[in-house]
Amino acid sequence: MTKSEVDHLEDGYRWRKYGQKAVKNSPFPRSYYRCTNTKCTVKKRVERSSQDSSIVITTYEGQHCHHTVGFPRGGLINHEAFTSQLTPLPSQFFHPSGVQYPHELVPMSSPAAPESHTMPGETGPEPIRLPETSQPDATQQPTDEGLLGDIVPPGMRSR
DNA sequence: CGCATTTGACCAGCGC
DNA sequence: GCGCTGGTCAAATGCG
Repeated sequence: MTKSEVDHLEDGYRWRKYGQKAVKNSPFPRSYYRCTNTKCTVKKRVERSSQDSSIVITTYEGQHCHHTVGFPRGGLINHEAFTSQLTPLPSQFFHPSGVQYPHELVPMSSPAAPESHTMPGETGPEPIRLPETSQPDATQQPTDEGLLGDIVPPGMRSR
């Protein structure tokens, strides 16, 4: 979950919107995104909290098989450093400790449901959790709550 | 010209 | 069996 005013969260990947539907739980439509990388079948659902319109709930499905591309498609990983560490995505979806706003904001299922992030059959029996070494925390600043904290998914921060 | 977004239609699964 | 909801596809359109 991320607190942001915009839907298109720049999390380092390139997303292509392929659908949008209005859901009953929320008066706001839910958007469906897919990673533009052909080798990457990661999907993402973005819906807005019905309680607080400034909060978007991003649900990732799958894991990226490429590094966070700072460049658009076409120029795949050129740095050997990237190819040496495929599947860098921590994939710690909606980590309870990653939430940075008050509670009781989630109307649906309990917000503290750490079990729901374990994709059954998607990632296999082994939980995919990379150490924070994959992300050089050079951008991690104590003041990232203001701007960076809004666009950086909890998985990339893990704290 | 190429790519991303938009939007309606279509399909599958589930509940009643 | 029918209706509803959620998810995906594909054509059209706009923008860079």
